[in-house]
Amino acid sequence: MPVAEPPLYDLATAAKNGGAKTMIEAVFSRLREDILSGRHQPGERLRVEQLRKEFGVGASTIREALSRLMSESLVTTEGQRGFRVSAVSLQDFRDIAEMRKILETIALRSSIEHGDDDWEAGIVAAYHRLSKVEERLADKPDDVASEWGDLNQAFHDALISACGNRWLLNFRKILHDQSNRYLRLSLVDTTAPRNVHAEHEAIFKAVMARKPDEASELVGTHIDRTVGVIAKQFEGRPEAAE
Amino acid sequence: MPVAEPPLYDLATAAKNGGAKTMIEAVFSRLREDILSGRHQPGERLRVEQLRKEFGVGASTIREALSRLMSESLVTTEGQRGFRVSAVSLQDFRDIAEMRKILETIALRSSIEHGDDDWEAGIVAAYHRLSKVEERLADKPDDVASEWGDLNQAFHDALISACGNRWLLNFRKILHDQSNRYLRLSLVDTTAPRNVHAEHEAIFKAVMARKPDEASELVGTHIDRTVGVIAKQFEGRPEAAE
DNA sequence: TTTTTTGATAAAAACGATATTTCATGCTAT
DNA sequence: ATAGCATGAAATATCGTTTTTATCAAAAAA
Repeated sequence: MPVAEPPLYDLATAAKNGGAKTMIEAVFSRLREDILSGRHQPGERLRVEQLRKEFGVGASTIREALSRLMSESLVTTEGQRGFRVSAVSLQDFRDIAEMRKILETIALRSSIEHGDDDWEAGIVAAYHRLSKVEERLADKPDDVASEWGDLNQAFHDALISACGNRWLLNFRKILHDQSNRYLRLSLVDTTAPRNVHAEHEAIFKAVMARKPDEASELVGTHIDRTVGVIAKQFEGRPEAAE
Repeated sequence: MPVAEPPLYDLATAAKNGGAKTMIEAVFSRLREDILSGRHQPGERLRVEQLRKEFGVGASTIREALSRLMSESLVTTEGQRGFRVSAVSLQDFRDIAEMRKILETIALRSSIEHGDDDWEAGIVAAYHRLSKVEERLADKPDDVASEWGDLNQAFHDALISACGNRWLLNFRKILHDQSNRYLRLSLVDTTAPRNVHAEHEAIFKAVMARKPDEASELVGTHIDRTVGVIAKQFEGRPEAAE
């Protein structure tokens, strides 16, 4: 009996560690991260046969994982032409940012209106953790960058966690991830701006003071700022192909 | 050579007629319609083996079609426990309606702002067709109900067709289909209210006069009305299970 | 040259079979 | 009587192969 080709890494154990119950979910998560991180470039073809060997799983497992990634518009497919990573464009990012402003604002207003003591406590805790890391950020930027990313996300999640509308939260999450993909593709150092902590502090105070207009305004400008950064990246790069 | 089990209907030819390029797309479309129409009840298990025989295709084809239906939240899955039709609840419908009001309003405002002559022409045409059918609707309701549904959708699509934000349009479409599922499940006769034509006329006029506030208000109340209808349906039916 | 046709190759889609897991049923021990 | 365990049937998830389709390049025709 010939020995099977060794897969590039052990997906089965990685799956259990990641909390995935099935191989499909494990492949899904892994591919998702690879696309969001830019390891798979926009527009790149995702060949089932190739991925099959890479992960050491069957073809239909790969296909099903790719199909599920279509939910978040991270993967597209057309007729008999296989799968590709979703393309990017400046216009697309503008649309994403526009939608984010709308949804993030509404979610925040809803949370401010309905949030209870637990909600406030969660924000305080998340803000505290984030602040601690941001203190260290000035000294050793590369060291805590990854940690900052997680805590930053946790803070923003905490802000809107009292919004009960699941559809709103779902759409917001999709857009948030998409936006992050653009930032990571553009190698934007999201921690670079000096005023990042000041912004968080301002948002934090406005929310705790239950001032919806002020908080919305701050979040809106926060999102607007990213558009300018990405727009610069796209200048001088007319089109991207496979 | 034994003759294969005859499938319940010829999917391959139905696929080509429906414009589907692959079996997966054909199964996808068919299942989608079956769920939206209520032929598959909320919460119902969708057994792969059963569907496989019904459609006369392979198991992975079914699985992939089901996976893609997760994009629109029409199907859910939970590790090793198969697929089921998404459950329904009054709260879910309220969330959907709330989101629809927001997105529909924004899309309409954007269209009114950016719409050109072609956009106006499209609305006029769609409105005209819809009006013609609504005249006949009073006499022979059952006869033209299906046609009215299509034209009604076409009219509302035309209204927002000048909104360039693809994400907005995508989310709106998902919510619109979800909303329709609730209405169809509740056996609501969407053509019943006498004032349906009057509403459309009012929206039409407000849009053509480029009055965004007025048009948004009208669309908002149009959506609000459905919530009342669905809420009645849910009263007296505590929970639904498999 | 430019356009068509043809053939070869690579990839995607679809299938059928196998291995695992879940769930329900009935049995046993306390 | 009931909680817990064992057992088997049903259904899921997964795999490797077969069939179909698209792509590309070279040859033939215009």
